[in-house]
Amino acid sequence: MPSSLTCACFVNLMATKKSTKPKALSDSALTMIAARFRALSEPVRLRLLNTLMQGEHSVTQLVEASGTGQANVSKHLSVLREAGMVTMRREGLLTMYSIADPIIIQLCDIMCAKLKADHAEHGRALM
Amino acid sequence: MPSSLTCACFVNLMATKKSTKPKALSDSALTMIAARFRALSEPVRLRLLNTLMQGEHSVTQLVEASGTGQANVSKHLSVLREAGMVTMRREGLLTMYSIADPIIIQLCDIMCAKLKADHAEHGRALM
DNA sequence: CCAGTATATCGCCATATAGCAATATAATAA
DNA sequence: TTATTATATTGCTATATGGCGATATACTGG
Repeated sequence: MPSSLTCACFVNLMATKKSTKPKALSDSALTMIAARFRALSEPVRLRLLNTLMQGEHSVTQLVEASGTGQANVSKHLSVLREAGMVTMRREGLLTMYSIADPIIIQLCDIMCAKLKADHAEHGRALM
Repeated sequence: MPSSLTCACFVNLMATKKSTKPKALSDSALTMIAARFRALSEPVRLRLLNTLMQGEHSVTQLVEASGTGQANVSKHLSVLREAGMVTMRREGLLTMYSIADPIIIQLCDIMCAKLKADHAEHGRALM
């Protein structure tokens, strides 16, 4: 059995010794990783995460911050929850959501920095 | 003008002093970030990136490694190229692709590590 | 119990996209 | 020129998904 996910999956950048050999991942592992990225591939969901970075919020608060309808927010939160990006807890009538793992913030921050770098190198500032 | 993308976009994890305030991002910034993540949200594209981590490959080599047809691989490579994840150069008849920015590898690696961590904490090993 | 608030789910529609076969384009060789 | 190989593009179909309105469910208070 190929134990294809031994921490350094694509390339081990976490290790102190730099760059272990890149690993060939199984199709099922790639499918699961793709699903995680897909959860981050929607502007409304990124807005929800961006709001949750300030701390726990109720669904109603998130609806107000997101600029879309309650049904959509609820669906998007389900997607984020199934992807392990947010957690929820009931508090009376309210359902409070929060970020499940700060690594999510790091992922978004890296992508955002790359976006900015690409724009800076190409032509002008981002906005 | 809100200069909403001043390097620390979601939360500044790059800075030496830890965690600046989370920033509210503009809709257009979120849309662009979402598009980047969407490029990573497909198993075939992750397979292509995973293969390219071993170095430059031609399209034909990538077709063989990917297990799907040439037309799809070409289309997926276009998506990755438009998202700034790969670069290409012509070499005679061949078009050679390579990873544009090692930060992509880091992103995939982080997501892969999170996937493994979630599985470990929940039930069993990943595969 | 009923009423009200908060959230989740359902049904529908429109759009996006992955896969595939066929074709078009590009580069090399004869 | 024609032939061949490598890659890109087009047209099509099927599926997935986001947005919306309506409804269902869950909790609290009277």
